[in-house]
Amino acid sequence: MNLKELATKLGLSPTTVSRALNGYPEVNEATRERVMAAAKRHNYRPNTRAIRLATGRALAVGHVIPLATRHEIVNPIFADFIAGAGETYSRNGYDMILSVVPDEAEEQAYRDLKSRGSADGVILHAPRMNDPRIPLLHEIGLPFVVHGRATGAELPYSWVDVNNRRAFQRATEFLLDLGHARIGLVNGLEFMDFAIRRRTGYVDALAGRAMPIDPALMSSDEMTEISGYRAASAMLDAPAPPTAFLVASMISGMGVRRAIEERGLKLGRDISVIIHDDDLSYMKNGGDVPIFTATRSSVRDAGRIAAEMLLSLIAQPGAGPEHRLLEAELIIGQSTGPAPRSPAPKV
Amino acid sequence: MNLKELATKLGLSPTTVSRALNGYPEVNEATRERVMAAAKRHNYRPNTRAIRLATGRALAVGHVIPLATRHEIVNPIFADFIAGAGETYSRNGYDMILSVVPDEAEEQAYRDLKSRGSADGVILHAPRMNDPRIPLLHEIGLPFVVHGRATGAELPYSWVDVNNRRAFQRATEFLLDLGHARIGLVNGLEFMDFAIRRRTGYVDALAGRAMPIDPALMSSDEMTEISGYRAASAMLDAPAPPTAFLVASMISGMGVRRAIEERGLKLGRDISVIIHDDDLSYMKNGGDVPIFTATRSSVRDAGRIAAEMLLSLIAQPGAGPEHRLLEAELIIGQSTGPAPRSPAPKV
DNA sequence: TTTCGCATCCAAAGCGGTTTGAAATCGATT
DNA sequence: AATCGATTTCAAACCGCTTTGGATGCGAAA
Repeated sequence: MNLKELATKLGLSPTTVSRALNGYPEVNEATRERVMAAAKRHNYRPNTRAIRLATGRALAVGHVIPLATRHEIVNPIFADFIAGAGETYSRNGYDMILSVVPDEAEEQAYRDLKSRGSADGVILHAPRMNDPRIPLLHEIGLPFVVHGRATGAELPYSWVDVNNRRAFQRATEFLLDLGHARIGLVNGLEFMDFAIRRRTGYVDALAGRAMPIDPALMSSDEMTEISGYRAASAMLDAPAPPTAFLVASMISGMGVRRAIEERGLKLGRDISVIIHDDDLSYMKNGGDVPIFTATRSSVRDAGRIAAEMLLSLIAQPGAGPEHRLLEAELIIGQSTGPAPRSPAPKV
Repeated sequence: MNLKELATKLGLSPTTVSRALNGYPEVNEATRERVMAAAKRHNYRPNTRAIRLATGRALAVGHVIPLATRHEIVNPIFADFIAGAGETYSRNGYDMILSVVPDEAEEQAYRDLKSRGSADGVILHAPRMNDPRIPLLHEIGLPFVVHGRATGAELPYSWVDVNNRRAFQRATEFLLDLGHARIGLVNGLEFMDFAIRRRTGYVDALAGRAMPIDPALMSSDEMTEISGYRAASAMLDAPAPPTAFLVASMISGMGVRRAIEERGLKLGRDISVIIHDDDLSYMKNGGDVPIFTATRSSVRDAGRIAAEMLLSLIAQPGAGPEHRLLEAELIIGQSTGPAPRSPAPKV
């Protein structure tokens, strides 16, 4: 059942039917109702392909996911972000298209999205410092919203981000207040912007209290269980081990905990841990009392917000860039406690 | 730059240019080369919207993700599957469209995908017993491939699945061989088909050795860290605790481990654990020696295979359903060992 | 020389909607 | 009765590609 058939059946022109369905004013209310009723009765759905061609809009938003060497992005955090964004898209009649491409094809993927007309805009994931994709998207002329920020970018752009610096600064200060003097940082990859900001927060907090900053207590790697385990193990086995850890994610946190417990130490008593908690649905940080003390900010919400921002950007191409800085909550859980009197026992 | 402009520039008709670019035989080789060269030079990309309308194909594959109450599906396993499938799609010039919809809108989502013409086929995720979506998709006439199987489905369908029954049977037998007599099952939700099969494998193995089957040792819940923790905690605190666990996923496995270590027990010595390992990229089960003994099968590969199957199904609509049963490897790691002489000490 | 078949190329008709420009209707105004 | 403006409807062009059904030109066969 298409527009033309429906129009014939109603004894109307396609023009009028189209207008009736799309709420244009120049159609008699009685006619409109007749059309609406017939459309419903015959279960008419306009063909998206035709709409897209006729209007020149894609009615779709793209997410490009580079793969291969750098698979960092296909992670659980990304999945939750997508879930949040996807919700917003389907509520607004937009499709979400995911482009999973090899690393080196990322630029071409964005160009194709534009030139082949399959997306009206994109969300930029995992921004790095001086991210080249920002000038690229400007050049291409594809509206976009960045999830995170890209320090060093000269051109203006819209973004949604968590205040990573402040979150980690607060977390560090919280540990310092508990008397911890040696705090290990188990960070994400530090070419990622958010990781840089987190380290800044950590460093700032230490500097603010005139505490020494020890490179041996700062590690940076992918946010996997294994990486967390390795980083924590190395620091715990070093001559002057930390009494607390600041960890980039729930997942690396699991690895850190494994390293701690494997050494016969008790979490929250011998060693304190604060993680950043993206509030992932299948990886909830505890029920009544959270497992981990954490800086929490829902990445799914961030997805929703970024999607809304992008849709409004697409609707009003003239509008200037928007920004949204989300603050993380500091959630107190079971994994932190006062610093032990003597350094944690070595095994 | 569109077809018509390119044709004018070349002094050819759009027909010929189109044919030249699409490899049709009725065009002079010299002309074809001239066209190809011009296309490249002017950086011509055919407009996908127009192709879709003209050919009646969507050049896209849909994945419907029900949300809300049942958020089980937006999980890390799903993310890796998507990554695998997405790779295949973009290699073949297909788009992947993700439809994140409220639970109750799932049926409509499939209908819309078809009637509005936005997808040529879909992948069906997380099949349940007698899954109603299988007859639905048959009725709609949308080609599909199921990731997993749906016991009880009467209509034929294509699927890609892991031999879950055999994997869990082997794992159980492995534990029995080590002398474990009480093995706890920490399963996924048992309205999901894969979870049913896994339980069957577990039960079959016990029955095969004439071992008692104790309902107190069988739990079923979402595959989250918390659920794993709770299930294992409950069993460990019961009067006759298990000496080994069989666990549905890496993530629940982390929770199980937490429960074990929290009780001062040592993994692989006091309590043995085997998990099912989907070989997730950011949750690798160890380096040289895996953390967990596991039944391993890459869900990303499954995604690739399912996508290929679907694309060939779309290409040859006549072809009968295809099936692909993947076998899981049994990987020996550090989490299993002989059953302790006496039951594990209670705390 | 005419005819035929083949290799090339093209005009035009879709695909299923939207949108422009104009026509038809009708009550109100002159 | 003629004019006017507002309301309502429609025919046709258009979006950018594919594809059908010819044209055209040319060498080989008759």
